[in-house]
Amino acid sequence: MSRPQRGTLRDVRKGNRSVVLWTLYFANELSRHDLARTTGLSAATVSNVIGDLIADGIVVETGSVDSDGGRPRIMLRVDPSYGYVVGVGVGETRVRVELYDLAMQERARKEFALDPSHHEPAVVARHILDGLEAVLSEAGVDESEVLGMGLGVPGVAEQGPDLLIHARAFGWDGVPLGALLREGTSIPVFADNGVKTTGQAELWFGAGKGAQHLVMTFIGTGAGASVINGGVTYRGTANGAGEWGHTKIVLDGRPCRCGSRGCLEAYIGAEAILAGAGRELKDDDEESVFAALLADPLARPAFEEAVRCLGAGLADLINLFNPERVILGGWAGSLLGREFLAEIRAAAAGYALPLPFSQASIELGRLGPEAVALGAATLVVEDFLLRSHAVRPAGRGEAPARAAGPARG
Amino acid sequence: MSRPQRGTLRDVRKGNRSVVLWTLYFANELSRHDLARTTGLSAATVSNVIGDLIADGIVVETGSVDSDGGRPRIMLRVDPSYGYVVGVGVGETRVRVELYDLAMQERARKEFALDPSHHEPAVVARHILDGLEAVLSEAGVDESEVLGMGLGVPGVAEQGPDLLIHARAFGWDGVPLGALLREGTSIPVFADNGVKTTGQAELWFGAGKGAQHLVMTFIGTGAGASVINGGVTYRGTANGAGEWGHTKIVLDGRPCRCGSRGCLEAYIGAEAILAGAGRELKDDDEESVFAALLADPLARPAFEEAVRCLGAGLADLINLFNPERVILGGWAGSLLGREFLAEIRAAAAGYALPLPFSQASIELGRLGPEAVALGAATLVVEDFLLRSHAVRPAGRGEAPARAAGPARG
DNA sequence: GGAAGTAATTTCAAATGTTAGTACAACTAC
DNA sequence: GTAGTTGTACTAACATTTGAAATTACTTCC
Repeated sequence: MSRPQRGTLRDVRKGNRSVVLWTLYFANELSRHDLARTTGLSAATVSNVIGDLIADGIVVETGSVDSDGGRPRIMLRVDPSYGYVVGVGVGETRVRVELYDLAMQERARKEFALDPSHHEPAVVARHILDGLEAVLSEAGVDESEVLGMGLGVPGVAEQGPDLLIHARAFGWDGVPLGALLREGTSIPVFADNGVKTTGQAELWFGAGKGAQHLVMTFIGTGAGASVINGGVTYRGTANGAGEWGHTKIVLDGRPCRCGSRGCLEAYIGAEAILAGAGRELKDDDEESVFAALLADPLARPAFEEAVRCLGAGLADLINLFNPERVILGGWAGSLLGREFLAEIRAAAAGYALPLPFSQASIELGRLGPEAVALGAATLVVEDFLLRSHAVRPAGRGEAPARAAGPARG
Repeated sequence: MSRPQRGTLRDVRKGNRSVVLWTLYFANELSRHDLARTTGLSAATVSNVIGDLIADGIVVETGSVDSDGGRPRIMLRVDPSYGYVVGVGVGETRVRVELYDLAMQERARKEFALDPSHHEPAVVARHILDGLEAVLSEAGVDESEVLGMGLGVPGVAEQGPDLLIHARAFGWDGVPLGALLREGTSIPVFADNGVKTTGQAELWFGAGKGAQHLVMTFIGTGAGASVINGGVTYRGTANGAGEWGHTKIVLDGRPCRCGSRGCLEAYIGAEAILAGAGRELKDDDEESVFAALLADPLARPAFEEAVRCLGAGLADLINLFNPERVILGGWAGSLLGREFLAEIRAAAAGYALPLPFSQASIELGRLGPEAVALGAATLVVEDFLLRSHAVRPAGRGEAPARAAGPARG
């Protein structure tokens, strides 16, 4: 019941700064005049704010262009090299560290294989820190130029100073990853579930562009979802929302690795599908076997069964969340979608209520698996756009470790 | 991707006015000093805002009380008789119209039975308008004193000037109820799904008090849910979110009245449970039969089965939404909950993931079925608190018909 | 080539609102 | 009564937006 917001006065300025910066960032290039129109602010205010932003080095004028019988507009854009952001994708089999400029252009990348039997927090933290160092030196970027580091982890990232990570797959139960990393770097650390970071990546740059309400599904070995509501990731009380894979789809049906039975994941997860087609296998080549199997007529029934279940699972999401768009993602989800999109849509149509189904479209994700890291990096950018520190801590500055979370305002 | 808000300047005042009013409303009684502390605003600002509010007649000083060795505080409260709100609960078998003062004290009530075979929009609109007139005259309140009328309907209320209602149970598909009512009254009309209004009632005055993230479930003949996220009702793209009853719980299981199969509603809906206990019956005495059956040992298996399914359904909600509280409501839900709360909790525990389950509590709703109308009335109050029209349209004023919706800002 | 036209920015003087800090008021305790 | 304490009102200082007017930098027409 805490709806109405802040009440200060000079936050208005900060707010307007954010509006302008946000608008400019996503529009890529705009003139002051355009900004005034788009944001609804007066030209004077835009001029002021832009003046500040230019003085702070965040925005640059990119040649004055264009005209229509009058003074040419001076185009503005966020300076891509104002700062850099690091995105980390922590997967079950690898850790990927990427460095981006503010325009989300990749500047460097470093990958580490993760021994499935060595998921200890210290190992992962070591990889991340090594990766950080590697990408920085590869790109010739100093740590002080980095606005922050975002982590996409295979579990729940709980807000707080220590950034607790709960990841069943790793046997992590409240690992203070933020605190661990702070011992090796002073860069601010953000973290979120990998599905949620992927969702945000699709929202910003992929199949979710322009949508306000969408559900990003993620099917690999497991299945998860990220819900975006009004442009904001839905998190729930402890950022644990979106556990779609353990939705019960067959009451007391197949046992699931979560310990329960009848979970969606036990029917549409990659392993389940492969098992249905008679293939038991080890982690490594799952993906290639899966892809090959798609062409195998003998495996059809297994896929058809999966498509049916997926349709039911999507229907649940559509009924519950009433999204305008549902996106299929994750490596298995992408493969399934590429092959069976029409069938999936039909299956969902059969299970969902007509009204919400008619309001939702089901589409393929456009970003690959590397979107985990990309999306993680956007956590940093988002923070930057929203509360752009007038001047970033030039020298030292405490390194706040916070989870991406609903703690806005 | 439209996160940062507006940027005007005197909205600050409006915002602060809202903060103060909102805080005061829910605290019931506070002094200016208390308000300053609670809202974080300076004492001067609070004084100013309160000055306005008193001048507008919205807030009154209720005798100066108390002291602790100093000047006694002057207690303030929202004047309950500043204005009145009407709440309407449109159910499958009746229309209930209630008049409340701003303190949500009921001032008058009028009920109409609804012939199940006559759900025509005109009939319902007629009942509502008649009820409005009746409660106003009973309470001696003039129409100009009414801030608005809120409708809780058994379907989806789509935003827009005409306030389209989609209600399968009534055979309504885009009925412009707002437009219909506007022909008979100039009072602003709000509307929302009855489950959502009940959820808001529980949030404000019932079992959800103080929670930020909760899911209100509603089990009667059907089953629905209202999700509240950060104190705000989750709506989705067309206010259609929360169709929990048609979540698939048994793939291709029992046929459901929605046309699909295996829906939760076909397992935990009142009719399904009664059928499971061998009772087919007509609408009227459903509730009393159900209640009586609870004591019947022969019916135990049917209830146990329902509890199991309910546990799975609740688990889905807990996994997907990560709420801090789940509330059982609706007449059947309340009865089930009263009798089997421990069993329901245990069932949910068995199906849900441990982490989100540990963060959620499952509780009984505290408000009865009349909460539909109460919650509908809160839609009006919410609007009033958020954008309290400095002066309410004394004489005429166009009557905006808008759905309660996310159109904030 | 110069004058007029046009559109984008900037400047400037209100208007508005918040906030400290201070003064005032109203009560208790001794 | 006087001192102490707490709540409320007032005033001056400051920040920020805004609309209008001024300025700038072009194009186009004659």
